[in-house]
Amino acid sequence: MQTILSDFTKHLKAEGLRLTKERVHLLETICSFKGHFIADDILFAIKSRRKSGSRATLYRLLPVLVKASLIQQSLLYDGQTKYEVTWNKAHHDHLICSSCSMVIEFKHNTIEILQREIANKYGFILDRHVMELVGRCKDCRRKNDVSPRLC
Amino acid sequence: MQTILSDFTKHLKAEGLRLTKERVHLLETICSFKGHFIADDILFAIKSRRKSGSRATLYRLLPVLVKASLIQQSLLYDGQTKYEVTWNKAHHDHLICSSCSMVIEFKHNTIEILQREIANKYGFILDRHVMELVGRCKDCRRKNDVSPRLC
DNA sequence: CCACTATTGAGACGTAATCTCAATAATATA
DNA sequence: TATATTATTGAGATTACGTCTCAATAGTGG
Ligand SMILES: [Zn+2]
Ligand SMILES: [Zn+2]
Ligand SMILES: [Zn+2]
Ligand SMILES: [Zn+2]
Repeated sequence: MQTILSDFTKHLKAEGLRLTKERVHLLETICSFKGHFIADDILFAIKSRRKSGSRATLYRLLPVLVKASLIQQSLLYDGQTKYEVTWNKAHHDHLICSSCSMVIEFKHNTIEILQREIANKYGFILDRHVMELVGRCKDCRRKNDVSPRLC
Repeated sequence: MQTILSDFTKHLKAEGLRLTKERVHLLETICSFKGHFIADDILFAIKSRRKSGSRATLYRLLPVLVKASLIQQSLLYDGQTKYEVTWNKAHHDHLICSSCSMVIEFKHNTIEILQREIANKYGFILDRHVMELVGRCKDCRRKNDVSPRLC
């Protein structure tokens, strides 16, 4: 049976890296999050749990997990480095409300295909892509429409 | 006749901001760049030209220029904040080689339309989007294919 | 020209991320 | 198992990038 830990272990072996308890603690903490998170969320959580794992170790681990395709960077639109777990999860892109920060995950096969076509047209092999749609959701638009009347 | 400076002046007026020589120097420096640039490129160039304009003034100006649609943030995929001039330039997205950092600008109307459709479907009004395709170009693939033989 | 107010810039500050290096722990080998 | 080898850890220093402070300066409108 495949678990994120077994895949992680496999990846470490393949890369000549060691399976340490700090790395396991950090990965477990990361897996405890529901959606998107920042590095500091992990640091804070690992301290709460009184598990070993430091800032240096975390920042060394993050690119390893990305390379292993267990996590990825997401929501780059506002300059903050956010992550999400991608292990065993289908690819998706994001629609974000710039006012209330609500995030909607969506999948659009046609766009995925067109993106690959564009890459091919220019002689590229596509490895990944960032697609983030930024706008205002219905609720936030309503609120903004109202506020002028209040002033 | 419309120039970037006249549009800039207009925007400042509209926002109740003043046209200062530092802002003009910084904008001129920004316009001297061909493609994508980072804040430090501007700072370095303005020092070389021995024009007035400081770090604080630059970082205060950048969001103003973004709001005026004279520049925009681009190439977020690697975490660095890069800008490009958008004044008098059609919208485009980016295809990037992760190996040699070559950037190709492309325009794909169908995707633009589909993106708006997705936003509408979820009740959003789309303000902007980030779409960056990351892969490896033909040349870099060739180089990588060869290197194992050299070792 | 004056009065008013926005702007500037040197440097302090904040925050995210990386680096250093001695101590420690994981692994391979005997 | 014991030992040698080498990767890893973590506290704290350091860097990179960006923001803030505030006294001096400079636009602006009247
Ligand atoms: Zn996608
Ligand atoms: Zn997501
Ligand atoms: Zn586009
Ligand atoms: Zn561009």
